[in-house]
Amino acid sequence: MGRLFTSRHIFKVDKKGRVSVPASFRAVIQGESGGPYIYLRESQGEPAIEGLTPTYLEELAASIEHLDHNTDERDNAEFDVFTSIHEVRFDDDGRMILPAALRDFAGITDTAEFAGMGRRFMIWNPDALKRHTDERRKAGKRVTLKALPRRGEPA
Amino acid sequence: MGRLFTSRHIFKVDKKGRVSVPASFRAVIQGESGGPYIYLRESQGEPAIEGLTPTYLEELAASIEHLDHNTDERDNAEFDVFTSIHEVRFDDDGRMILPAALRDFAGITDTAEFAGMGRRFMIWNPDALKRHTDERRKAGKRVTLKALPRRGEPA
DNA sequence: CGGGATATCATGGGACTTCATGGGTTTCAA
DNA sequence: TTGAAACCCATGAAGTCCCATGATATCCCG
Repeated sequence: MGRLFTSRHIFKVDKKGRVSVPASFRAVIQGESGGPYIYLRESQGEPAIEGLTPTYLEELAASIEHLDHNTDERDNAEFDVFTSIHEVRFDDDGRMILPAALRDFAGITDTAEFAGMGRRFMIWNPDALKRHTDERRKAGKRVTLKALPRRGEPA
Repeated sequence: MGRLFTSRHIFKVDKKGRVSVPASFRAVIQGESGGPYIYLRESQGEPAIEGLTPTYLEELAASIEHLDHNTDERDNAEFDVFTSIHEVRFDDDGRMILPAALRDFAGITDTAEFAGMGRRFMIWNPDALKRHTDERRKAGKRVTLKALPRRGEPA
């Protein structure tokens, strides 16, 4: 299985607050970190939940380590990154419980849509995600990526 | 076997949604990345499905990795690229199932035509591909390619 | 060089497994 | 002790695996 979170998946949130984590996402998480753990937090820019693997969070932590101690920059970074994180575990059926605070933040009630973003993913209220997608499309936002030099060629 | 996707191949889509991946395409995919995985997404310009190899996707991912974290540019790139991608696997008989959303997008029902595009390929409704080809021909579109220095020659 | 044996390929269908989802029961800490 | 979280089981739908067939292409040997 791939190592990246891809595609969009809509799932039910049951009355206990459980959601199935997409099987392909589970495979990525298990593959890269071994355990059934996910880190969740409020997305900075969007009304959505951001999902991180343990490995990805460690990388964030590592890049904070490069900031000098006793600076506002470092304090802010640590505060922003770590205080908002919820550690969540999915069970043998592949389901996790969405923390109520995050569900409220994202406006999720009885359905949730997972959106793969490569090494991260987001969890949205499906209507909000549709609105977001439509707006992006209407604004004509489109990313152009630089071609990379192929192996063996000069940059 | 070659390393590039070439030619056009028409195949049946059965009632389970399965299609055979052209054997020559399978050889390219297996040869370059080892696993039986294909990444599919809506083509940006045409009503067709675009097919990428794991390696090709990794190159896209790598060029995104070079963008700074927590920037709009990066978030947008991740969103555009990864949310639209479906990871698909072909079985020992060489068949994959086309995600319903992509089949609808491309207007594919019971037959699909694979069109090799070098390092990528497209999957079309055969009639739509014919129309597209005719239009291109009528418009007299033609590509001019820059000559590259041959191996061993000065640039 | 020809023609028969052999391998590969696309395609169909049935059996089996995985997945998402609902509901019940146990566990445990506040 | 009571409510939330963890665990367990059941079910239908979808996906995967396995085997069979006919067609085409490839191989091989006389």
